[in-house]
Amino acid sequence: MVTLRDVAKEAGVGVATASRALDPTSEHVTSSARARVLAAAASLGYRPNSSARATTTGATPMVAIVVSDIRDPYNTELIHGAISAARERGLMVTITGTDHADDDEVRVLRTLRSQRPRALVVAGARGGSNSSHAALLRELERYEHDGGRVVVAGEDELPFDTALVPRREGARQLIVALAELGYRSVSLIRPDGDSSGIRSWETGIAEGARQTGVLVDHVTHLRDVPMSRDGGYAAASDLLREGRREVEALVAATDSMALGAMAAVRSAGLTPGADIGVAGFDDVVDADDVTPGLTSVDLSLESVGASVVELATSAASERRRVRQFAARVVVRGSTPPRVSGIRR
Amino acid sequence: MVTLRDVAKEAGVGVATASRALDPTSEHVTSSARARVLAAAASLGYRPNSSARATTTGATPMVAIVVSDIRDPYNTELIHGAISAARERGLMVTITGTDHADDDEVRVLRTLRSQRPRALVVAGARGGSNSSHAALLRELERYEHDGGRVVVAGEDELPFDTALVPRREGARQLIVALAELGYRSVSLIRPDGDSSGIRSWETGIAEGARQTGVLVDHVTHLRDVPMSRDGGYAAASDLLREGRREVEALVAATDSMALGAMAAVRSAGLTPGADIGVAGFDDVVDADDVTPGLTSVDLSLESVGASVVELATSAASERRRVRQFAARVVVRGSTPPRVSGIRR
DNA sequence: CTGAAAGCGCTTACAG
DNA sequence: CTGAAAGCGCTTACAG
Repeated sequence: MVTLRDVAKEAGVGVATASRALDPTSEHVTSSARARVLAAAASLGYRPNSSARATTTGATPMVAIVVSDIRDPYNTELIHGAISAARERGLMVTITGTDHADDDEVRVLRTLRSQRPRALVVAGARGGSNSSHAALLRELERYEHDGGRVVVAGEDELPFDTALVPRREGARQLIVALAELGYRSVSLIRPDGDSSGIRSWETGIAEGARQTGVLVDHVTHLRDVPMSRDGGYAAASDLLREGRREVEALVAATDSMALGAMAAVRSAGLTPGADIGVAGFDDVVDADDVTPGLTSVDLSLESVGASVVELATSAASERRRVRQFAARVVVRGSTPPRVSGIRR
Repeated sequence: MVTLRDVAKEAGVGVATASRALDPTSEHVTSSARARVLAAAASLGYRPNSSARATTTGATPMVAIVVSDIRDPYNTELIHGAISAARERGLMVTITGTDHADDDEVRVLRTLRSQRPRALVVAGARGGSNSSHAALLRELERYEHDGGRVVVAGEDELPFDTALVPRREGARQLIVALAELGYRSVSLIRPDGDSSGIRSWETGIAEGARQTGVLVDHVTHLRDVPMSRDGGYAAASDLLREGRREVEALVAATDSMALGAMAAVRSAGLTPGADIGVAGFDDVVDADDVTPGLTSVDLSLESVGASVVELATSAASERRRVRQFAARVVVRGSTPPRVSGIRR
C-alpha cells in the first residue's frame, strides 16, 4: 500500500507538508508544493488510510444507520435519502439490521460504538417494553456522552435530534381527503402491540375525524394481527364477516396491511373500491400496480433520510432540533368518490 | 472515551495483557488475569476503537457493497443476506449506491479504497461501454493488488470470486414450466441496451425453448424501452397493437416490466392470465398482491448475498471461485394452464 | 504468562 | 511555509 510517506518522498517534501497539501482546507502550503504533492499522489494512486486518519483525529467518515429490516421499502427509501446526502458530504453510510428484535438493537448499538461513527441514526418507531426502551436510551446516551451524535428518524420519542416522519399529519390529511371524496364512516385496520408510530397515526386519524365529522370505528380486532399483509387480511376478514356493512372504507396503518385488506374484500365477494374503499399508509408499495391502485400517503421518507445526515453533520446545537416534513395524500382507484354515503 | 489503557490500569495489568485478555483467540493469559480485565472492561463500558485496531492490524471489520440503487428490491434482498452473514462473523456492511451511473461506480470504488474494507462487493450486472468496464476492472485489480478482496455478485463477467445469480437456469426453468402448462408460443419483453444480466436471461430462455419446442418470438421492440414498469408497458402495448394474437404469453425480463406488461394487456381490453399469460423474473415484487398473481422466478438472492460474505471472509484461494445457486419458478395466476394452445 | 517498546499511518502543535 | 516530533489507540514480537 502506498502511504503518505511515499507520496512525500516522491514529491520531495516532508510528510507534514504532504498531509497539508492533501487537505483542501489547509492554507499553509505553497501552491507549488501542493501541486507536486497532488501529482505524486495521483501517479502513485495514493488513497489516504481512513482508519489511520480516524485514530488520529478521532472522527470517522461514517454515519451508521440502524433499521429493523433492510428489505422494508419504508427503510429503503429513507436510507436512499441518507446515502445521497452522505455522499455529498464525503461520508459513507453503514447499515445494520436488527431483524425486529428490540434487545438486538441494544446489542447492535454496542457493537457500533466500536466503529466510532460520526453519528448513529436510529430509524423506525419503537414499540415494546419500557425496559428495552430504557436500555436503548442508556446506550445512546452513553454514545453521545462519548462525543458521538445520535439522530432519530421517525417519531418524537427519544431526546435527540429528530427527523420526524409526518405520520400524524399524513393520517389527518387522509381522513380529510376521504371526507372530501364523500366517505362518512371508516374502519381502522391496525396491528396490535403498542408502537409510537401507530399511536401517531391514530392521533392523526382522530384529528381528521374531529375536523370532518367522519365516523371512525375504533374497533378492537377479534384477534391480534401483525403489521403485515397477512395481518391486514385477517383483520379485514373478521371485520367483513361481522357484517359491518355500514363501513364505507377500510383505513389501514400500512400499505401492506391495506393490500391484505384488499385481498380480504375480494375473498368476501366484494370489489375493493367499488364496494368498499381501502386506503393504506406510507406509499411505498408500487401502489399503481395493484388493481385498483391503492390510495395511500406519501411520507417524504427520502427527505427524512437526507435530513438525518444533515442533522448528524451540522454543528451540534445546544438544544435539541426536530425537523418536520410534509405528507401528501395520493388518491387512487381504491377510494373512488362516493355520493352522499351511497355506493356509486 | 475509555481506552485500553484505562482498562489495563483498572485491572492492574499491563496494556499488552489487557489486549490479549480481550482477544478470545489469544491463549497466553492466565484465566484470572483475563477475568479481571473482562470485569474492568465491562464496568468501564469499554469498547475497542476499531479504527485504531485497523491501523495496527491493517484489517478492517467491514465489507463494502456497491449497488446501483438501494431501493431496488433485487439489491435489497441480496444485501439482507449479506448483512446477516456479516453479523455472524462480527463484520459490518457498508452500502454505497451509484445511482446507475457507470463512471460513478469507478469514482465510488476509489473513495472506498480509503476505507480499506476487508472486501469490496460489486453487485448487479454490468452493461455499458467497454471503456467503463476497463476502468472498473483496473480499479478493482488495483484494490486486490493492495491486498483487498473483490467479490462479484451477479454475472460471471469479472475475474474475481463470484456468487452467480442463476438467471440463465431460472429463465430456462421458466420456459420449461410454461411448456408444461401448455404454452407453445411466447414473446419476450426486454429492455434495450446490452447488459450481461439480460444476456444470461436470454440464453436461458433460448435453452428452454430448444428443450421444449416452445416458440420464442425474439421480436425487436418498436422503440427502445427502459427496464422498468413503464418500459414493460410500452413494449407490451406495441406488441399487442401489432396484433400478434398467436402469442400465448408475454415473458418479461424483470418483474416490474411484467407488471407494466400486465397493465398494457388490460389497457388492450384483455385479461392477463385468462386471455394472455404474463411472466416476470426475480420474484421480488409482492407478486401475490397483484391480480392475478404474477408468475415469476425466485433467484435465491438472499443466499447469493450470504455467499458473497462467505467468499469475502474465507481464506483467499489461489484460483477463482464461482458459487452457483438454484432458481425456482413460482407459478401464479398470471399463467394459468392452457389446453393445447386453445384459450381456456 | 507478562510488560515495556516499537510500530501501524496519519495529523498537528511546535519551532524554525 | 516547512519539517521533525509527538501522539492517536491499538497489537505483537521481544525479552524477561
